[in-house]
Amino acid sequence: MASTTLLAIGSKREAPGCSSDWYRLIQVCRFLLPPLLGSFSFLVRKSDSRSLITGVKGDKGGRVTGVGANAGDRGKGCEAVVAAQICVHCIGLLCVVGGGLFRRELLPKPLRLASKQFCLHRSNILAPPLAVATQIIFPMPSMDSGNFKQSQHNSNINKPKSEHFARRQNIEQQRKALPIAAVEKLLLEEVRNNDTLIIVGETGSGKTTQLPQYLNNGGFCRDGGIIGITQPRRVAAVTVAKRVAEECGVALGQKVGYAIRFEDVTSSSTRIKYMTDGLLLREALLDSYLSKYSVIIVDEAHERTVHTDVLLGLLKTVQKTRSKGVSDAVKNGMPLEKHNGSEVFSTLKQCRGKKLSPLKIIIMSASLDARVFSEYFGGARAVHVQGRQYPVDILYTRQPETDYVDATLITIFQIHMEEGPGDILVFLTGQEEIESAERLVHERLPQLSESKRKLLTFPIFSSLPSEKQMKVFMPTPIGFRKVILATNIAETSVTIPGIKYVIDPGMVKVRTYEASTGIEPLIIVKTSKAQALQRSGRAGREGPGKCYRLYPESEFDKLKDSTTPEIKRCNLSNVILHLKALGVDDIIGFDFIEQPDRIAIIKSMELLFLLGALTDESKLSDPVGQRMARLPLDPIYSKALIIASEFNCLEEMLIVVAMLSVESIFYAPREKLEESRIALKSFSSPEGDHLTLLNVYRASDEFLQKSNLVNSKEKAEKNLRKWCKENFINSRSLKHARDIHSQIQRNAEQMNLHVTSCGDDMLPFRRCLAASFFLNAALKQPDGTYRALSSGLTVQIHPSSVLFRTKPECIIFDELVRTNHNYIRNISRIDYLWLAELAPQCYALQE
DNA sequence: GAGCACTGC
Repeated sequence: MASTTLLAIGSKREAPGCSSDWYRLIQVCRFLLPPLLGSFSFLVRKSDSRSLITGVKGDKGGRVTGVGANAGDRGKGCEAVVAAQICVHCIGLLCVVGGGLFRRELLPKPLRLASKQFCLHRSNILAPPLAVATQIIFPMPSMDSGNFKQSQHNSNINKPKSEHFARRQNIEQQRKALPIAAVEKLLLEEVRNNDTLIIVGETGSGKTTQLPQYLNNGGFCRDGGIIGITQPRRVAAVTVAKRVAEECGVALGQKVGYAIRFEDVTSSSTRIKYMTDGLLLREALLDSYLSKYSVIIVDEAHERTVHTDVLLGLLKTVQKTRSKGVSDAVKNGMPLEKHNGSEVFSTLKQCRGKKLSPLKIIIMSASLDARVFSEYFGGARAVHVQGRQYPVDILYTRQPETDYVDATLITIFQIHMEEGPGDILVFLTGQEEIESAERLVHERLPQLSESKRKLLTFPIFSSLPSEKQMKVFMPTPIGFRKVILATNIAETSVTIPGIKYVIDPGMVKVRTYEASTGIEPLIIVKTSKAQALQRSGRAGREGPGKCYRLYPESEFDKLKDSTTPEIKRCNLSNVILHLKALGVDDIIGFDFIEQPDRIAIIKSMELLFLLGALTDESKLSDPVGQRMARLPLDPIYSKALIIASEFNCLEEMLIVVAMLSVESIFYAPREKLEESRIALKSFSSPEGDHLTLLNVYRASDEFLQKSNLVNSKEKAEKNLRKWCKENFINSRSLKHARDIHSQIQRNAEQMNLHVTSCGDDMLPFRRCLAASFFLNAALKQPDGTYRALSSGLTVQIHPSSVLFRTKPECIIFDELVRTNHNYIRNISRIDYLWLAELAPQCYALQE
């Protein structure tokens, strides 16, 4: 397992709470080094140790490829100096992350010199020193964790044993101080006595890191069983696994490991495995019993992602089957339900001859939804574990606010004028609101007296380029106050240090699903109570805080308890395909924790049928449906790959599908609109956006390959990012597309699809597009708008399309979005005669 | 001639 190590240097020994601080560090690095996302191990060392430098120097395996510095006490920056010294000594260095290095002009001379030396003389630097992660307090892990153990060994510099013990002791102390530690024995008893257990654990209880360790020590991995813990997000799976490996004093990937898409850091000795819930669902396709797991813990179940919901349904069935596999006596007096009989039977057939042990299920949730989970699992026992949070004062307005952006502004200034130091986190619904709020703050700032103008604003939302996102982590200069204007990215995905005040206007933008048209419009709605609580909790992570809810308390009582589960508001075609592949034939009868809309199910089944994934009996077709289910893509894209192998253009389609699967490839900042347009033109194809995307990918690939010939891999990737910037391409998206491309290419080869190219003749490729995207065909109307053939909707070509001006007669599109108009995006020109020829199930020529 | 929350395989 090749792993890159990032060395983080901090000066604080004590780590209040553990996972959150690590989480922040990972996020900093994630934003800084997107191409290496997920490939880090982390080591945290105290900076005042001279031997640290020698230790790193000795590691010539190049494992330590990055250094992170916590700038520590403001202005002192000694950690950053040490970091810079390490850089100078170190081989195979990639990047420096450090507060001091970013604002060099603010730092003392030695540091300035050190950073300059580093920046100028090292040719293999990934990027110039970027932004900052100061004010982050790192926990101190044991010395013998991860790769560093080996490097210590290699360098023949052994720390005195007493220090080793001190560190281990430190970790032990931290573990014992967690609220959950007090109930370890009780929890183990509960798990022994109950096949399914619900644990409601507040923030900071330590449940995610500790419970798997308790279970492992309590003998739940005997006979080689694995404890699997699922997370809705990749970053959480990775960071928690790393922390737990450290606490156990083992190398990551051995006893403790993680698995996420594109990355599997586990081995045959792994007993505690963190993973994304989507990945476990994928695993179930290969092993429908999840037979290697003795316990499965579903963490953050309250988020109710579509993956979590499907997983819960699957686990319930698997648990029944497995307990039946052990003994014919029905466990818990709960008879197998009739409507699930067929699934149980089909899975049972496969397991004949295998010895199955019962499965323990643990659902962990942060909110008070325990009842829903408990009822779903037949009255399963629920227990509560106390958390550790600082108190947050909740303030409401007296009257409802009509303009919440304006109310937000007033509140920002009120806090700034009247409250003590501390940064402000504001939750807004989207980019537009954030940008206008930011503008308004700056417009009003000059009205304040000069001494009060020390207010800085930072936007953060997911489509913002990484280097701009990073700025929210910059330390607040002395005397200033920081205002972070965020979407709900700051609710769970990103933790920003230093927040004392939260402003919550109570609104959120959510994606919905209209089964009748298949459109998934984004609409602004009120938050749920659970969401409001989550937001206010962001003020109490480092000390007591305040949360300003911009609505009256009576309004809070009227809010829904929790956010509508995703499964009730999304396209279900992928869910259905997955369930069918798991052997669940009766989708409407499937025991979902919350039943999706019947019409949505039928619509999605119809789509799958038209794509040829389902037979007339609505069974998964073989081989088309089987193959589609194996591909980690939207069903239409999967179908496109299968057809492309017949049209001899799979090489092209793999690229186009990978490019369509990621967020927007092009990045056009408002201030450089004209330049970005020119850049796009050099790639654009008269046939449409699909071939334009193909051109971009191929151009980038060619660039990278040339660059690889004369440079190290790191340097070549750095050059690619530069190339992206020059061409107004989002390098994060392109990297993601490259990852997807290599994954689906592997998938295609495993399925014996022929990966061949159509060469310079793009006709077969366009015909293939027509044969795959026939449901998204549109015809030009006399007024220049288009009519989408399957829905009958009037649509318009989005201005970002290369065909915006050309307006061909007949087109296929990738996506329909509703804003002011019904816009279609990613469009290619086709011949309408192809539709009847290639999709006769849908189209016929009129006589 | 327009602007789209967040995840995940």
